[in-house]
Order: sequence, then C-alpha cells, then structure tokens
Amino acid sequence: MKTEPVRTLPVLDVSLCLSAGQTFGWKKHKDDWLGADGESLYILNQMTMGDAKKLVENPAVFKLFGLSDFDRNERLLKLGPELEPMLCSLQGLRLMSLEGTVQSLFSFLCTPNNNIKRIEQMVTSLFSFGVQKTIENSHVQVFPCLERLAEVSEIHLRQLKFGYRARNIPVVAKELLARGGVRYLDQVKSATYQDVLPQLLSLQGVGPKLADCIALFSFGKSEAAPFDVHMWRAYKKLYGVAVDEPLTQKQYQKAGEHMRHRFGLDAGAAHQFIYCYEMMKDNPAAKNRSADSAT
DNA sequence: TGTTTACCTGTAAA
DNA sequence: ATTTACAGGTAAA
Repeated sequence: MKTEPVRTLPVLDVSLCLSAGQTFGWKKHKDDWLGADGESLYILNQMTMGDAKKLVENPAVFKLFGLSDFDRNERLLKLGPELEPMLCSLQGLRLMSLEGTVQSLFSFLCTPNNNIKRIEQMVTSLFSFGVQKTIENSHVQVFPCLERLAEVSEIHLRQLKFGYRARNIPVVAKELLARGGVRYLDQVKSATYQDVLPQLLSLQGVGPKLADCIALFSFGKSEAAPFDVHMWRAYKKLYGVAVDEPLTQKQYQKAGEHMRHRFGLDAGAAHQFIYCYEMMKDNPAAKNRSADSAT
C-alpha cells in the first residue's frame, strides 16, 4: 500500500525573512515584529509555523510569506544541488510576497550605495509621513500614499539625511501619479516580467537591480534575480566566475538569464537563498536583530 | 555600445 | 587623529 507523504507546513523564521532585504521598516517590540505591508498591519511573533497557530490561521500572513508553496525547497534542491548548504542553514527563509507596491518601490529607492542601518532609518522616515493606525493597542504607521510622497520636498528629505536619493522620492511619486497612480501600478503588476522591467527602469533612480527587487518582492515576478555586490560575490563563487570579474551591465544581464535558465520561476527564491547565505557569513547576528535592538 | 565618475551619509579600517 | 574605503546602484559623461 502506498503511503501519502506527510505534508508538514514549511518552517517560518519571521526575523530572518524581515531582515533579509525583502522589506524594510519593521520594528521589534518584545517578542513581536510590528509593521505594515500596504494597508495591512501585522504583529508577527518569532516562532516556527508548527507552533504558531495564530500565524497559520491568518490568510494574510500565509500569503505574505508564500507558505502555500510547500515543496519549493525540494524543487530548488533538485534544480540546483549546489544550493544544499543554503537550504539547510536557512530553512525558515521564505520569499515574501508584498502587497504594498508603493511601499516597496519607495523603500528600494532608499537602498542604492547605502547600508542596511541607514536604509532602515530612511524607510522609517518615509513611514512617518503616513497615517497612524492601531492594531491590538499598538500604534503602527501605514506607508504614505503617492499624493503625500509627491508633496514632500527634496530639501526636507535631505534634512532627514536622504542624501542625493532625496531628489528621487517626490520626482518618482509625481511621475507615477501622472501615469495614473495606483491604478497604473496595478496594471504594471499584472504584466509579465519582461514587460514590467522597462516600465520600472523608466523611473528616475530605478536601475536594473532595483527594478528586479521591486518586480520580485512586490510585483510577484518570481523569476527576477536581483544582483547586488553581495549576490554577485556569492554567485561568482558558486558558479566559477573569476573573483575579480566586475558586475557590469552585461554581466548583470548574463547572470540573471543564467539563474532563470537554471531555476525558471524559482530563480527569485534561489537568489534569496544564495544572497542571504552570503550575508549571514558576514553578519550572522543579523538573524537575531532582537539582540541588537535592545541596545 | 562599453567604461569611468560623482553622488549624501555614516562607519569601520587604514 | 585624519584619511580612505565602501555600503542592497544609478545616471551622466
């Protein structure tokens, strides 16, 4: 008699997911993570899925962390056995599916030539322009709408230490409004990866890397594989590219295509494991930001 | 078309 | 104590 394989829910490491460069602006409050994605507010506790009944029962959380994809890791391992160390040591890592397209886009506008700590500060500054809401007696800001972002001045953002990125925030907000605002973004979101890319690239301050981040995390284009300096370093080691090879526009294109050829629609998830494994090597403590935030 | 260069700010090395 | 390098890149030269 054939026995059905036991379908256990994937393990979820909330801290790891929220600290993996997919989303910004979440705050650790005691054992919980507080934050917003689009119009939804979340209080997420750091437990594995097996234990956290509240998380399992919440459909929004289920979707946010892509938990319906039960056997993605098995699939990845089959497509790329070289990912075994990453998949083993990052079992709770999930590719997130973010609802807030405006939030995601403007968060990534803060990231170029920057470091995590300052990016978090800048995104928090952007959240401060948003409306405050309440969840279980806690106050959480919702990310500001395009109209609000469009009226924030570059001067003000420079005072908030945005540097040269200050210019892009109101410019891109106005440009998006001119294109139809949220309706336009929804329309872009429903297009294919190949069609989404040029539309994102036409925005000031959005280059190939940001376009891939936005496409992957917020527009659901799971074949996108963003290459930053860390991902490129990890990729070179993994696939035998010379260590001194710089990440040119050409190499960016080539590496992305290789990822898509090897992993197909799982290229984005594969990227996330490779990237995150490389980051953990540099700073294993990033996994437990709870320890840091106490200081 | 493909390669350099400047860009705000903060922090860790040199 | 100062200077330099560089960090989830991009755009312009």
